[in-house]
Amino acid sequence: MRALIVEDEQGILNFLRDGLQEENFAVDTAQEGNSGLEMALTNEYDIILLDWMVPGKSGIEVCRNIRKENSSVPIIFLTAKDTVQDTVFGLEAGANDYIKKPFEFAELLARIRVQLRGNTTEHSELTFEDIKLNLDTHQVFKDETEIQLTQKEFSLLEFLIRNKGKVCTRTRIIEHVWDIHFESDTSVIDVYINFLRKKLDDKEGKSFIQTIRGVGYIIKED
Amino acid sequence: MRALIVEDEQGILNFLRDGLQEENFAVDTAQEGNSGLEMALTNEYDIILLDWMVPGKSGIEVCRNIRKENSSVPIIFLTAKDTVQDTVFGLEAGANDYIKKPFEFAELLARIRVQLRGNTTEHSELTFEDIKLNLDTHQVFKDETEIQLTQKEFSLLEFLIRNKGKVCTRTRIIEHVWDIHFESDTSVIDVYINFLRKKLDDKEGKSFIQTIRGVGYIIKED
DNA sequence: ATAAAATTTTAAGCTAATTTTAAGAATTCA
DNA sequence: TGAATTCTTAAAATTAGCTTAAAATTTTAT
Repeated sequence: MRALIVEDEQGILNFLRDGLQEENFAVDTAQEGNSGLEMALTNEYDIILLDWMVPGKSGIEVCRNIRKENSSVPIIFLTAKDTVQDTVFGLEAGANDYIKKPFEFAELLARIRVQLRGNTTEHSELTFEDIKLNLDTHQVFKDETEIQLTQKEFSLLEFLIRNKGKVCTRTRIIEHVWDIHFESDTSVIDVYINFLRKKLDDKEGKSFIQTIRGVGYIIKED
Repeated sequence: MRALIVEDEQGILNFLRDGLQEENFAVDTAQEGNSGLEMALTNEYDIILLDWMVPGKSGIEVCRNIRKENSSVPIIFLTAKDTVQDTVFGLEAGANDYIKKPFEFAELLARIRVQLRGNTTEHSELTFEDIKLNLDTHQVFKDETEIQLTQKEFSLLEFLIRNKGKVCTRTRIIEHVWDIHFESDTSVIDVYINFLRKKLDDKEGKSFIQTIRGVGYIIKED
């Protein structure tokens, strides 16, 4: 999952970046509004954390601009303000949620998860057929038996499951899981798909990950 | 828009119902958990406001039950509790948002609107009659059933559909789809037109791609 | 600080699917 | 009818992806 943080206070920025990286997010940062907006418009993020008061361009303006470009990326405002008026203003600018400083990281994370899962039924668990993936503990189960996955394996599986039913192109995978944003002819994806298949496929029958030649991969229920 | 309010305190319930009705919502109400859950499951609401502490069945249980039935209706929790722990708990039970009492109606309304506008995930699609082509995922559907196309087949189809109603000359096809910009006497185009016809034509009747002898091909609505 | 272990990435041979070529069959239009 | 064009099929050439092993990097333990 790929996140953008726009926040000028270095301390908070570091706190957020480290916390999200520990949770396996690929994190980009900006310390003022203009560059933040540019990054938001040129890259595809899964979540954007936006400080209310950043130099350059206010958070609200950044938010409006993103929405004007027809992007529906979830945006969470980080704000010290707490008057109702401002909150309303922010939500109407197109934010999906806001959180007041000071906040605890656990709460922020819970709110991020709410945005990421969209309006689906899952808690902090993702499932696909007999595979269960706990985002809090980073545990993976197949039919109740736990399977050990490395970080990268976990991230890749998470990305595939979040997009189940939709094709994940190689470009999107390399951007969201590896945070690589330039042309690259690496075969890491192939290798990691292979790792996941070895660890999670049934003994017989076709793989739970299907290959779409020339495009990418997809997992979907039969 | 149809709303359900589950709230036991008569004063707050009236306040909410009147406010939403003024905003043109059709409002149903319940004063305890069990009847609230039943209403949520038997009717189709656009938004549900759920008190954290209602008699009968707790708000969290109601929420879990709704989610278990695979309903994705937006749920906003109304809560007097304000510890981080409880908030996280509520969001993980499947709520989309929460608001702390006492709240101002304007803020609640803003949050409801955020939920109602949903995730308008615009994706780029091209269509021609019963053929649908998703450019993001590289998927192709004919009458809802997915058709597997190779890269070249996909590119050719994309080019034809983008130019629907206009004749695509052989030269333009070979330039745009194959990126060949010099004289060449290849019959790839014929072969690939044939592939597309095999995969996408109706069993009987004439092909969706018409041949313009000596010039090229065209697809057009009848 | 160093060694050991685990993870991640690179690289290469192999396999299978896609793309292209080519040639005979069918169609169109003068 | 006959020449030109397109259709169809099969086989050859090419390419993308699979699999494995080893190299590089990071993490953990001593």
